[in-house]
Amino acid sequence: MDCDKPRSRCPINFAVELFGDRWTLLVIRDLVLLGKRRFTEFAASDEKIATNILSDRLKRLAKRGIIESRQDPKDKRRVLYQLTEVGLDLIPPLIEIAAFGAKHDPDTAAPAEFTERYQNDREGFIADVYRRHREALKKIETQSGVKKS
Amino acid sequence: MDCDKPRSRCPINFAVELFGDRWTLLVIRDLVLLGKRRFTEFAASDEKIATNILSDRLKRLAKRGIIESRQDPKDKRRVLYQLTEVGLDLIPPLIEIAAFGAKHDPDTAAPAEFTERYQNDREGFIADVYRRHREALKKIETQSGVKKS
DNA sequence: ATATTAACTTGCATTTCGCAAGCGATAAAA
DNA sequence: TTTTATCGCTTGCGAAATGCAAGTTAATAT
Repeated sequence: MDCDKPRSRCPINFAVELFGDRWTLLVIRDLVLLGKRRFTEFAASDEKIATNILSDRLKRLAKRGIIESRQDPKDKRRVLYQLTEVGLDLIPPLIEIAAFGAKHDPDTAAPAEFTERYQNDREGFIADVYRRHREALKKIETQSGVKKS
Repeated sequence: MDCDKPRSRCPINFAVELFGDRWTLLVIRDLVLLGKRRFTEFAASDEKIATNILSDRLKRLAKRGIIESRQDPKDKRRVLYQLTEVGLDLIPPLIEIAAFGAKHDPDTAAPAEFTERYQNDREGFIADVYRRHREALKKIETQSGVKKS
């Protein structure tokens, strides 16, 4: 999707070259807000990403250190994906983006509780999302026999 | 770049269908953070957008109510672009995205003052960016002979 | 042993992108 | 007033990305 040499050193361009396409941010969403971890879960999202594109995006995100993957110890066919520490820093932008969409799409499917929580307690809301993922991360790291692919 | 029927009503998908490409967010950046107003100014940015793509993105953003355009009263060749009230709501996501890029690009060109201001006084910083654009908006609306195209 | 599931690849048609060139209207220079 | 330059585009076309369907391999369920 993009070449290796950045077009500029602008921080916004850096982000655009990371998730400036029609799918990457939806994968991040699935990880952060919908708790998805597996290929077929991402593929089953409403937007219906093609499996070749999904495969490509997961590879790109892994190569750039946003996510990492490992084999599911309970089913060796399965691969589990999760955000890295760097990937967790996409949470604040993601929440702001969601808030924009929820505010301006007249037919948004965003739950009212999301909008409310964002408006009344943005900091706490973001902190909660972080916390949830950080705990999932720890739980996994302390498991035995986990190998990153 | 995208069709008229949304793939889903997810608020993040709404945003992706608005600026999920390699250029749109850079145009917004130019408007919000670099104070650009004209076609040739956007075209002169570091990333070197092609003029046909720029033309397309400006039309799309206008059609979706993010920006509006008018003729420059001082030079009839020129077209001036600016954010609408809806477009102003892209400022918080944009700042968070910039903060992510500034934090994770080891060779970022983001000025230290930006990162500092963001870390020490995010709210005030964002409020300033808003204020600046709101004033520019008012100044223009009170001018005579301004026609939206 | 057989069928099913998971995570991908592969092939190929369609769409979008990106570069270069051109164009009509306006404005500046000679 | 003729010429030249600028502005905001549009057009043509090759290259790259996307999207759909089908196939593949390894592991698990029946």
